[in-house]
Amino acid sequence: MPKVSDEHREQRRQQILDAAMRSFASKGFDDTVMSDIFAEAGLSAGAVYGHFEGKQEILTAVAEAVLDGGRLPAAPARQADGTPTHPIDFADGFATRLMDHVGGASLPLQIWGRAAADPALHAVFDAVFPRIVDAFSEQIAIWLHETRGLSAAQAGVRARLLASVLAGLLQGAIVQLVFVPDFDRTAYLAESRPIFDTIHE
Amino acid sequence: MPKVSDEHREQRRQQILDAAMRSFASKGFDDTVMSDIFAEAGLSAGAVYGHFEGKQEILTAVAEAVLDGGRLPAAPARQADGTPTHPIDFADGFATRLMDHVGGASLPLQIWGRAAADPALHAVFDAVFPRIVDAFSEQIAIWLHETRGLSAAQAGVRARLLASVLAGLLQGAIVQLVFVPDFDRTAYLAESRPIFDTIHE
DNA sequence: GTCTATAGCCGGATAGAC
DNA sequence: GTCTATCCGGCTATAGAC
Repeated sequence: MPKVSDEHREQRRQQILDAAMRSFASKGFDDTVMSDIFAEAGLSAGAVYGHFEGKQEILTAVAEAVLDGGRLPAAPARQADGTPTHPIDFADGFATRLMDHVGGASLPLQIWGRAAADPALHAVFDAVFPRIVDAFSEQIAIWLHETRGLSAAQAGVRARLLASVLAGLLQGAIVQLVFVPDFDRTAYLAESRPIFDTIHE
Repeated sequence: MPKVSDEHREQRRQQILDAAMRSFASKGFDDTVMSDIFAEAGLSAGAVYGHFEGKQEILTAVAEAVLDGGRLPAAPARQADGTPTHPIDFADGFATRLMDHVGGASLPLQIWGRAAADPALHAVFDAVFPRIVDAFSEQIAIWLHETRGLSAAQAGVRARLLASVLAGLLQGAIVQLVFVPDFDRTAYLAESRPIFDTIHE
């Protein structure tokens, strides 16, 4: 098993994807021409085409890297004192890690837009998004159960709905991060807390 | 002043924009080629280029039509009994009209994505979005003042923040409308009501 | 103003040497 | 595996007749 060779191959692939990500983020996908990627990666046409079939495959791979919940924290998350992390904080942390990973909010937004009319990207979204919502849902259920006194069953049902809202809040934040220069994510999320904090029983 | 001629000219422009909107919505902007628009509009190349400089200008005009808050209800809106419409209902009505107007959520999402890396579209967004947020903010301020008892000054400050959150909720709903087949906008918005309904003083 | 036909370019992908 | 040089297809935009 040629382990070193495979590692190098993987590194080269990553080098190309990183270059493509930077170019897509700054110029957009279809204003990025292959030679932009060659230049950004410091490689030639032949080298790139040795690792990817073409531009579309590069985009698909970038979309997987961008949308991937790989950095998704495993729910349930707890604080130092053992109480479950508040769902808003859980989501906020996820957003922070995601945006650090992909260099801001622009790329996710661009990919959503293309995915709306591109079946290959749509499939990537479909594969990734449910995992994010499930993680949110699980965290919310535990938080509702342990801090708000809901039964496990009640908490589970309610958590599904709330997870969609929480994801939506984050999606809205991403849109506004791209377009509103002085957008304040912390204040935005703080105003949303009553969605969770006023639940009781 | 050749009024009839201008009217016909305007109609033809609209005919081209409608054709482009349909094609963009189903195939996406850059998989739409000019001949798609010719065919969809039932016109020839020459006819279209007599009304628009090129593809980019058509996209910009479509973006204006799609993002335009022209169908924005004038705030403050009131119900039959004179009480201000709840901000959530106000926003829900806006979303309904917008999506009727542009044939769903796909086109807004695609345009946001392109606008993230296209200065011309970014400018269109910047021109339109503040008007939407301002209308939300005004409606929220009046609702807070009249139904929750806040002073006009308190309500005004709080409303700005809440308007951003309300817009974000709608943006998240648009994302999920495109990607989640059985997304339930009504339930989603219903869960968000505590953001407003628990405010007091 | 609108049509048909076409020009001209540009970008994605490949061929073949190393 | 990677490079350079090049091809080919397809797209936008225009020319010129009506």
